Amino acid sequence: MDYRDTVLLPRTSFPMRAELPKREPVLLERWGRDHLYEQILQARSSGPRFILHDGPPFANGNAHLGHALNKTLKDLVLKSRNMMGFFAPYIPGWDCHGLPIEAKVMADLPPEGRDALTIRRKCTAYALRYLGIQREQFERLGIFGDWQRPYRTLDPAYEAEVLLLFADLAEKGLVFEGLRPVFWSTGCHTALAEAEVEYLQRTDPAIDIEFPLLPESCREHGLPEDTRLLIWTTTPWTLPANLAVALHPALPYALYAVGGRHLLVAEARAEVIPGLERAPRVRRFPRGEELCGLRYRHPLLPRTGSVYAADFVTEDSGTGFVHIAPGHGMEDYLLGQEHGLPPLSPVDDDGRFTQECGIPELVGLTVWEGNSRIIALLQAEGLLWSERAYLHDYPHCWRSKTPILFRSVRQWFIRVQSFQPEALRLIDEVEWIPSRARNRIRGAVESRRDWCISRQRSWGIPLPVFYREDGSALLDPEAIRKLARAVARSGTDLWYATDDASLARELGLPSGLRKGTDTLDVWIDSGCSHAAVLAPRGEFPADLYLEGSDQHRGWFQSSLLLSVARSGKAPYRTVLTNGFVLDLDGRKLAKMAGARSLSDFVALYGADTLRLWVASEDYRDDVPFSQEILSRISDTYRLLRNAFRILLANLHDFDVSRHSVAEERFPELDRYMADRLRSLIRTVVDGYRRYEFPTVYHALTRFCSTELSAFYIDVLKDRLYCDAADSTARRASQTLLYRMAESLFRLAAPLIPFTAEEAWQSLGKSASVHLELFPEEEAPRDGASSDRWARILELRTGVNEALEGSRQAKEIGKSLEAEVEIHSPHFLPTDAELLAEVLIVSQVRLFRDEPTAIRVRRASGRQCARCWKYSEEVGKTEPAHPALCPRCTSVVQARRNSA
RNA sequence: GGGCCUGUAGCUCAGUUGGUUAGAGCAUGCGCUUGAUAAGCGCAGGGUCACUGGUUCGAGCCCAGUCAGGCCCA
Repeated sequence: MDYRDTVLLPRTSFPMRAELPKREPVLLERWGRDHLYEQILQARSSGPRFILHDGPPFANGNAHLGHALNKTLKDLVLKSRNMMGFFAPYIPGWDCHGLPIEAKVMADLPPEGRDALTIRRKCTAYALRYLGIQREQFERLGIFGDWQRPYRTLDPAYEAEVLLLFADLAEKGLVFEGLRPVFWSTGCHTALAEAEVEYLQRTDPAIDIEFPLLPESCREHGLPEDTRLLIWTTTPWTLPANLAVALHPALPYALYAVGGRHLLVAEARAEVIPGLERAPRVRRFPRGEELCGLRYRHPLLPRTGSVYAADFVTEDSGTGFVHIAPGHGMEDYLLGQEHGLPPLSPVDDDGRFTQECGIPELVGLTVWEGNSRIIALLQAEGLLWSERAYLHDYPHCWRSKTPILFRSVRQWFIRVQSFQPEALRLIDEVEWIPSRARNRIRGAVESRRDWCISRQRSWGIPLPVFYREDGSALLDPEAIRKLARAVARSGTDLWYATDDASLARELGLPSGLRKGTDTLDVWIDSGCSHAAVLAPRGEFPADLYLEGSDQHRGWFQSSLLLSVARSGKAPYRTVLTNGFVLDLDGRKLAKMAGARSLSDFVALYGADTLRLWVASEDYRDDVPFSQEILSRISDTYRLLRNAFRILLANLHDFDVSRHSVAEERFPELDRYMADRLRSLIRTVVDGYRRYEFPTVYHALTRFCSTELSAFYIDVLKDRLYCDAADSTARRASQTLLYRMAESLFRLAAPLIPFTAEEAWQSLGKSASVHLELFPEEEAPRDGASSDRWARILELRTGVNEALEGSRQAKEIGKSLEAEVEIHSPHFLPTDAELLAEVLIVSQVRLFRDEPTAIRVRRASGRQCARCWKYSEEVGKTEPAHPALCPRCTSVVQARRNSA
């Protein structure tokens, strides 16, 4: 007789195969239709606030894995905070102005159509187009937020706030115009900020040059009249702008006789300078300061210069003498300021020499062409000591990839030094996670010089300055505020669309002014987001900023500096950083070349898989990504899904309201497992609280695989399938399984929002799982039982080993074919039934003695045709069921009676 | 070149104030099951804790250096 129909097998419509790429969009649509995000906020409106302020990505290009990492982390934080009861809104933002976009637009624009308003119109369209693309890609990840009303740095209201903040800085005298070296991009025709520069390898000529000293200067210092300074440079093109030479005052220098003349170099360098290794040392100068004041003749130009002391000279490279061109380097500039030297910079916007360079044959050449010409000239003068190719990291424009020139031009700056101490103090009041981030930001702020904020571009917020006829600048805070009010209504196009006279009149300024044409550095735009987004919403300062570690020098810093400059407050309480996405070899994923688009991975694996990847990684360090990793994550996803599924499947005939059993009436096993669940809840919620998502991930997977699937469910099968449907033990187990499902689905909801929702609905819930709170954290109820269960589980491991031995010896197949004999001081004869159940064997014979031993033999008696356990009692209860054990006999009979 | 970091099984992560044979999940191999079945269960193999030296009775943990990698800076 076949008893299969009398067994209560698991049943569910929750499919084993996820088909996430198909299923997720359906859920997204439903969430959108139900306005789930708004519902969530409403449900939490009376809860404590948790404000995570979104750092705006550039509205440029497709979303990539780096975005996915950062945005998903933010969503993990917000979803989990929400489920802890916080009111945690998410206003996504986009950085819309700036060179990256303008450069793209310019490439497609004919030269004749390049007026500012046209460029800006095209840029607006471009930014909005990519904003739309990225928005779709982010939303697809299951990230909840106000996607219909994001903040955009090109919104008039946003631009107005930036101008208002700028007006405050101007009023405080923190904004000034100066002529000083800046990073100049010849490719993009603009000055750049530090953050817009990237270092690439490049080969330049490294040359040693002889600077002849003036004979009278030699005599004054008691040097031979044929003495020359040896200087080293990798930028020969800066020589026409040379105005001085620097040495280190405390380093030893020496004079060497070589080739019928004398050379001065740092003593430590003499042995490594080619051709000087064996030159006889004529005289030693223990401290370089003795040589200060020496005067030399410029190697190419009819002028002289002096030797000065400078601490930045090192003996690690070069000759110990550094050629100083105040117009072409920051350190050079500062030294020049000290000694009254002007920032001579005879190079134009294209990087070509101007008349000012004083060497007619160079004029019109680019500096790179100039390099070889200058070397040839030096050679002709007999002043070139050596030349070789030199490979080094050199700053490049991040957009045009052209090498940067340090060049002096009139630019606008923010006087960072004025509020730097305050910024450093506030850094200590902010919580930085991981803590090393504090060092990073402190280093960035400490080394920060004046902030060059003017850009010679059109796509941005105009730098609101006017120039008088004599060329002097007018920066009027009140006029800027008036401008801001107008901009709030019609946007910054106003600045470009209005002629000088009308604009000045409208702003209450005198006539005869000419408006400036520069725009503000985009780091000002994004750095003002606390003023433009947080403050108007009453959310300043934010609880959390969460960005990639490169933002220490970027947004974390620009936001801090602007907030401190204006209000003396840090814009954030806590800053969390994530690392970069690396490939399997630990190398960075090429952003422009190799990185496949995020959408490809989503289309292949689904958002939940990708999110699980994010959660599994220790994001504080760099985060590895590879096909294998994603494949392992898919395995884990399936594990979780199957665990969810078996929970649901074993609840097919369970009605919480009718069948629940109070925990006090639970069998011992289930009381133990209830505590295990409580322990899981505490671990997971605490992990979320501390932003430690790998802990959450591992705790959930470990629970589902080891405790649930391999242990509890496996043990429960006999009870769930074979006991009477309404038996207390069975209903108790189902009560706990239901509680586990309710808990697990909620705990997993931030990680895998789609799957958790699907499972939640399958559990019979009508509202979204994302409207729920996390299960409550509770202490374990039965501490005493944990020792006992540790022993039981230890015993189980031993028994499994023994069973495996018998299996290999072909004595048994499944464990129910076994009888286990246990010798142990830890168990009583009354434990035999519990142990048989937990060990999933047919019989247990207990001997309370030592030494501890386990023996396995084939179970005695016959196998019950229904529950597959072996027993001497099979067939002895009821003649009508000769193949059944007593338990199954009664269950089957009861079924027949009720049917 | 400088600053801040990272380097534990094939993959992702744990490893408490330095203290017994270094753990987990997944993957792999071999079995079992066929009443979670494109699933489930069991067992097993797999690590000179990047490398080298040092401190210590004892180091994955402390120190120094080397190598590799990342971010930032020059």
